[in-house]
Amino acid sequence: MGRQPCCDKLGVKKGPWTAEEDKKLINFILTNGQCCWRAVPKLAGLRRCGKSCRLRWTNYLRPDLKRGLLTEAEEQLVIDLHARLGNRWSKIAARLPGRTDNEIKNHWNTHIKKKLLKMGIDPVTHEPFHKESKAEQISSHADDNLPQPGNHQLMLETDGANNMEDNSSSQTENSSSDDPRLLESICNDDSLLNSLWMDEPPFVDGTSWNNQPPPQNISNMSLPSWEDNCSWLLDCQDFGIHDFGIDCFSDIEFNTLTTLEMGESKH
DNA sequence: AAGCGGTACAACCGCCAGTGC
DNA sequence: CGCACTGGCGGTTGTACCGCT
Repeated sequence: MGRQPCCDKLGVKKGPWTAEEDKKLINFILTNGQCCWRAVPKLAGLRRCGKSCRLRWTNYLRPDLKRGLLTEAEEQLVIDLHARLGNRWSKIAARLPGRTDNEIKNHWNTHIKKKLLKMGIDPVTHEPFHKESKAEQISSHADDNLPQPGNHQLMLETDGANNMEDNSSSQTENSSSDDPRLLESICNDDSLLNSLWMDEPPFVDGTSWNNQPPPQNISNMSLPSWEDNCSWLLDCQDFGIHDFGIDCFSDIEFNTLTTLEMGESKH
């Protein structure tokens, strides 16, 4: 028996989302929370695959997302985490609040990869190309201990930034970060990085969107746990998207609206 | 102004792990 | 235990945009 497709292929729209579809999806999530994605398109009146809805929400519509390019500090954090974790983008994204795995993956492929190559560093091994022969030796020793961050010391020096392991002052120097204190705390948190490496659930992320259990029952979802982290949803729970006034939004929510407006103006 | 190539990023696809029956 | 189903992940593709000629 073949695997059932995630959605009926017939009548399912593909391609870029319209502002109207975005509004429908946002309205539905605001009203009902995140539950069974398979049912979302039908209930929300969308001719989309549930998977597509989930992707659209998590990668673009989520109100806690930051927009725009990664800051220098975020970029360094990505490099450092990538040295430890490899292409585990979701793990990396979990350490960058407001960033998605897709966004980081894209940024890695379009920006960081080239940057490292330009610097003569292999983006896969994080070793300088001319040292690659030595890399194996080093890595065999590294196995004895907790994973060390490749040779990002060299990368960071080359890049004019500082080492994550020794960044008690460096992060404050990096004024390009949106929230240097947050990044600093993440970078300094060895146990956090260790837990990442060990593939354990990161304790600081217990309330993040990625780990939210869906509301068990829409009818009695008085305070789904995932809303603890998104108080704005509580404010908006009883309203449709059209009922929102700009002033009830924080910057983040405003970004979502702005995105929608921009999208709408395009179409 | 048009054509072209490069870049950035949203979206899709296929696969896998977890879970419930 | 095996199957069906869902959600999540990583890789890849499509396309809009931008700068250059």
